Amino acid sequence: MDRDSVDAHVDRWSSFWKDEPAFDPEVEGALIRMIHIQRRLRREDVAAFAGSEDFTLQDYKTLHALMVQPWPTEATPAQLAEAANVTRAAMTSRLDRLAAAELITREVDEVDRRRVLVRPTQKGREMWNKYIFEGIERDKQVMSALDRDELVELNALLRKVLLSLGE
Amino acid sequence: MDRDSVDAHVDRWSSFWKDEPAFDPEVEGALIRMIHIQRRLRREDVAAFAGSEDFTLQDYKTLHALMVQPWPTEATPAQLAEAANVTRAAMTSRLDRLAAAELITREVDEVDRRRVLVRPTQKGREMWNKYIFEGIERDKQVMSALDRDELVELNALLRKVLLSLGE
DNA sequence: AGAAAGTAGTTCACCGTCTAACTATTAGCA
DNA sequence: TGCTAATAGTTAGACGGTGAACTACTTTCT
Repeated sequence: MDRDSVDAHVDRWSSFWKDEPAFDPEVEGALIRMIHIQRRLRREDVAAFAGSEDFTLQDYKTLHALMVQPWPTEATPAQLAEAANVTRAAMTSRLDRLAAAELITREVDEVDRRRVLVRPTQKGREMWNKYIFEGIERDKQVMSALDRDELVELNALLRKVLLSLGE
Repeated sequence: MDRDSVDAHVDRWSSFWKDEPAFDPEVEGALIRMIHIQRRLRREDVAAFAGSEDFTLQDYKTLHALMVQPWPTEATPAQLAEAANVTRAAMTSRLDRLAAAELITREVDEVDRRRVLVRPTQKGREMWNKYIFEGIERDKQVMSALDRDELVELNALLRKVLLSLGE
C-alpha cells in the first residue's frame, strides 16, 4: 500500500511522542484524512460556482438544505440553520437573499405563529435541479478510487462512529 | 447493523431517484458522515476554548499548524495559510495576534528576503503543550467506537481516496 | 546587465457570520 | 387566569475571511 502525505505527518509525530500513549496515529490519521477529503471537495464546489454571480455556492447550499427535507418540502429557519451549520442569524440573511431571488417563500406557521415555514418556489426547484447533478458527480469523482465493497465498508465504519456519538 | 440518521436521509433520496444512476447512496453517505464527524469534533473544540478569551481556538489552530512543521519548527506565512486552509491575507492578521501575544516570532529570511520565517517562542511552545493533549484526547473520544483493526481499515480506505486525488 | 514576469507578504474595502439584544408568541405553573 | 419562563425569528454591531491592489524582492530571458 502506498503512503500518503498524512502518513509522513503522523509518522513524524509518532516518533516525537513515542513514549506518549495519548497520541494515536490511526485516530489522527483518520481525522486528518477526512479533513483533506472534505477540503478537496469544498474547493471543487467553490470552483464550480466561481463564475456564478447571482447564485452563489452559499445560496445553493441553503437551497439544498431545504430541498433535502422530507415531504412536504418545507422547513423552519432554525432547521435550515442546523442543517447548514450556521446560526439562525446567518440563516435569516441567507433566506433574505433566496427570497429576493424568488427561489423560496417564507410564511408564518398559523399553528405556532412564532415559526416561519420556508418552501421552495418552482423557480427554486428548477435552480436546484440545475446544480444538484453536477454536485453529485463531483462527489462521485472524489470517491471514485473505492469500489462498491470498499464504499460499503467505509460507510459501515463511519456509521459506527456516528452512532456512538449519539448524533 | 444499526442505522443512523444518514441512512434515513440517503434512503429517501435513493427512492426519490431510483431511476437516476448518478446518485450513489454509498458515496453520498460516506461524505455526509465525514461532515457530521468533523462537525462534532469542531463543536467540541469550540466548547473547549469557550472560556478562553485571549487565546482562542483560532490562535491555537494557527500555532498548531506551526508546531506541527518538521524540524526546525518554522514555516512561512504561506505554508501556514495552506495548512490552516485560509488565505495569506487572513494568516497575516492571525500571525499579528500571535506575535502580539509573544507566542511566535517573525523574521525575514536572509536567503530570500521576500520570505518571512515564523517560529514559536518558548512561551508559544508551552501554550501549545498546554492544549495539544486535550485536543488529542477529544480526537480519541470521537473515534473511540472503532477498535484497532477498524481504525487501520478506515485509514486504508481514506488513504486510497487521498492518493487517488493526487493530494 | 537590464527589463519583464513571477513570488511572498501585507494592506484595504467588502461581505458573511457570530454574539447579544430585542420582538412576538407560546408553554408552564401558581 | 395571569405571571414567568422559554422559544422562533430578526436586527445591530463587531469580528474574521476574502479578493484585489500594492510593495519588496527574486528569477527568467534576451
